[in-house]
Amino acid sequence: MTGPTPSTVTIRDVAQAAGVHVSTVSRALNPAKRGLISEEVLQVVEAAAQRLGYRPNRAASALRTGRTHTIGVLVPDITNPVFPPILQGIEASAAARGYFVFVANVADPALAPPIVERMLAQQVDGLVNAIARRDDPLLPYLARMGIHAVLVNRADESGQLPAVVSDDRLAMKLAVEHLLSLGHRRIAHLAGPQGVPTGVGRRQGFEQALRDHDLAPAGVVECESYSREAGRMAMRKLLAAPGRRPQALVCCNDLVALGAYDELRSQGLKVPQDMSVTGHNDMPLVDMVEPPLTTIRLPHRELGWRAAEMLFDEIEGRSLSASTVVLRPELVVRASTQAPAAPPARGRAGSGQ
Amino acid sequence: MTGPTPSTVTIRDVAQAAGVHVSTVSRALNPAKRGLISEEVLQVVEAAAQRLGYRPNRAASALRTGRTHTIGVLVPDITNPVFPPILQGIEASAAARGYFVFVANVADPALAPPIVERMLAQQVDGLVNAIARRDDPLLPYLARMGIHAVLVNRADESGQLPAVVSDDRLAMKLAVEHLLSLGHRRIAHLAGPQGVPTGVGRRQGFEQALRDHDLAPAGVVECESYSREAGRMAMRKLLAAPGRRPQALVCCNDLVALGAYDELRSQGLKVPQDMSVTGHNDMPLVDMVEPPLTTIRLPHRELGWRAAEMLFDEIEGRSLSASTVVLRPELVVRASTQAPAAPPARGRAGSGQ
DNA sequence: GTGAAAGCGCTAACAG
DNA sequence: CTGTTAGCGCTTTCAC
Repeated sequence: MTGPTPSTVTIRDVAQAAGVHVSTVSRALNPAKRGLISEEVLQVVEAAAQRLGYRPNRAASALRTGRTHTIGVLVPDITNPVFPPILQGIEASAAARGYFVFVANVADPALAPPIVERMLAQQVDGLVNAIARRDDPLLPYLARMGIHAVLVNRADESGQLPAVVSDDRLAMKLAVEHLLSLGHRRIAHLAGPQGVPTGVGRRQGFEQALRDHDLAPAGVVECESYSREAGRMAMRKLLAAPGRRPQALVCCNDLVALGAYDELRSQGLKVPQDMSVTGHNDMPLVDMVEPPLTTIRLPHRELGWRAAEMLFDEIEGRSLSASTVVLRPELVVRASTQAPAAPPARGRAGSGQ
Repeated sequence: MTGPTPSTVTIRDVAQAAGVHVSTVSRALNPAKRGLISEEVLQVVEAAAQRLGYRPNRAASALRTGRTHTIGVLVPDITNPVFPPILQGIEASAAARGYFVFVANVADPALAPPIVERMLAQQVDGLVNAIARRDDPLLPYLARMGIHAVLVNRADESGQLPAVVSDDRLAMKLAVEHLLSLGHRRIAHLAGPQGVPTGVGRRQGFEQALRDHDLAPAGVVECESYSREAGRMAMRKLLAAPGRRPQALVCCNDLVALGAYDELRSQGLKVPQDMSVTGHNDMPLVDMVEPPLTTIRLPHRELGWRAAEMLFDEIEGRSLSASTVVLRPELVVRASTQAPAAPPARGRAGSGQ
C-alpha cells in the first residue's frame, strides 16, 4: 500500500538502484541469508527495495528452489459445517508459517485423482487430505510417490500416511454411557456410510461400548450419507423394523440426528419423551433446535491446525515420529436425552432399576 | 495414477523420448497450439508424455507467461455459514476453468494489505474480495494497481471495482411488507455494523420500505457484529428503550435474529406471540430452531459463481460491461412471524384491522 | 510443421 | 562479505 507502484520491478532493478549485484539483493532479502551481508549494504538494499516497491516473484523462486510455499487441501463438501473450522485451523497454521492454501471441493471421489494431478502440477509442497475413504487408491498412490500428505478427520486404515483424527470409539462410549446412566437399555444406532473410516469407526465404537456392558444394539441402520435426508430415511427404516422400539438413538452425526428428528416428528413421536437422541460434531445451532441436541463436541479447528503443522514439519524436514494423532471429543448434554418413560401398564416405577 | 512415476520428468525428457524438439512438445501439449503440429507427431509426443508420466510444471510456465491460473479469495470468516456456499460457487467456477483458489481468512481488516501483498507475490491472476468495508483503502489500491478484482456479497460504494451482490433494499422491502401485511405497524430493526456495506444497505432498505408506507421505524439498534451475541446485546438495548415495545423486528442477519431470540426468551417474551422476528440469509438449520425463522434467502452459491466468472472473463480479456450484478433474494415465511396480538384490555378483536 | 535460441526472475554453487 | 556464472522448465519469437 505504498505509493503508486507501477508494475514489475525485479531484483535486478533493486540491485541497480542499490548499486550492488543481484545475488547480494537476493541474499539481503532472504531472512535465512541476510546474516551474510554487511549491515550497511543491508540498509541500502532494503531502502531501494522499499522505494521501488519491489515484490518478490514466487513463481521464479519456486522454479529455482522447487518450493512454492503452497499446500492443497481436499475437502468433500465445504458446505458441511464440519469443514469450515477444520479449514480455518489449517489456514491459520499456514498463514503463520508463510504458506497459502488451495482449497478444492472434491464432491465426487472419482474426481480426486485429476485434481491431485493438477495440484501437483501447481507444485504444491504438500496436501491435507480430508476425503480419505476405505480402500482409497489415492492413499497408496500418495505414499508411493513420496508426496507429503497428512489426513484429517478421516484416518488411513492402512497406516501409510500420518493422520489427525478425533477418537471415534471414545465418542461413542461417551454417548452410550450417558444413555445407559439415564437408564436406557434398548439403544440403536444410525451409522454413517460404511465406505468412510468415520462411519465404520463410530459403528464399531458404538457396538463395543454396548458390549462392554453386556448389551447388544437395538438396531443399526446405515445412512447413505452424512445428511439430514439420509438420516430421515434411515430413521424410517429403523422404526419400520420389527420388535420393540428402541428407547434411545445414537447418531453418527448431527445432521443425521436432525433427520431422525424429522422422521420421529412426522410419525408423531416426541424427543426425548418417546426416544432420546444424540448427535455428533456439535455443529452450530444444534443448541437452538427443538429440543436442543445432546451431542459430541470435536475440536475441529485443532484437528485442522495440527494436521497442517504436521504437514509443514514434514515438508521442512522436521519429520515427527507420531504418525497418528488422536484428539479427545467431549460430551455435551442438552435436552434431547432424558430417562426413559416408565414401561406402560406396569405402574409408574421410580428410576430405581 | 498411472504406474510408479519416479519424480521430475520434464518436457525435455518427453522431447528426447519422442525424438522431437522441446518446442514441438510444448506446442503439442498446449491445446491452443496443437493445431500447428502434424497428426503423427502429435501421437508420438502424447504417447511419450503418457508413458513417462509427464506432468507440466506450472511454476515454470508461470514464470514465462506471467499467468499462474490461480486466484485469491479473501473472506472475513470461513466459519460464518454465509461464506462456504459462496466459496463453493467460486471454487466450482474455478475448477471448470482450470484455476485453483487460494482461500485466506482475513479475520482483521488490518491484515488485509500484507495478505494481498503475499498473494500478489504468489502471482495470483486475480482476487475475489468478500471483505470490502466502507471507505476501505484496499479498494482504490487494487483499482489503482490495475489488479483484477471482483467483490462479492459486499459492494464497492465508490464503484471502482465490479461486484456481485444481493439486493439488500429488496430484501428489506420483502421483510417489511410481509410484516405489514400481517398487520404490524411498530417495526424495529437490528442493524448490521455500519462499517460494512451490507449493514448500511439493509438499514437504509428497511427505513425506505417503511417510508414507502408512511411509517417510521419503531427503533433501530446497530449490532457490533453479525453474531448471535451481538444480536442479543442489541436486542437488550432495544427492549430497554422507552416507549411501546415494537410488534415486530427485522434483523440484518439470521445469527442476529437468533441472538434476539435468546434475549427475548430470557425476558420471558415469546416469538412470535409477543414479537414477530425476521432474519436474513436463510442459513442451514434456521428452519429447525424454535420457532422456525422467517427469513430472506440469498443465492449464495450463485453469488460466488458469478463473481468468479466475471473475474475470469476479466483476466482472460473478455471484460464485461456490467460492473455490478445484483441478484434477487427471496422471502421464506416460517413460524417466527404472525399477526400481532389484539391490543390488551380492548377485547379480542378478529384479525380484521 | 519443426528446430534453434533466448530468457522469464530468482537462487546457489563457486570463486575471490 | 560480495560478485560471477549457470540454470530451474517452459514458451515464444524467428528462421528454415
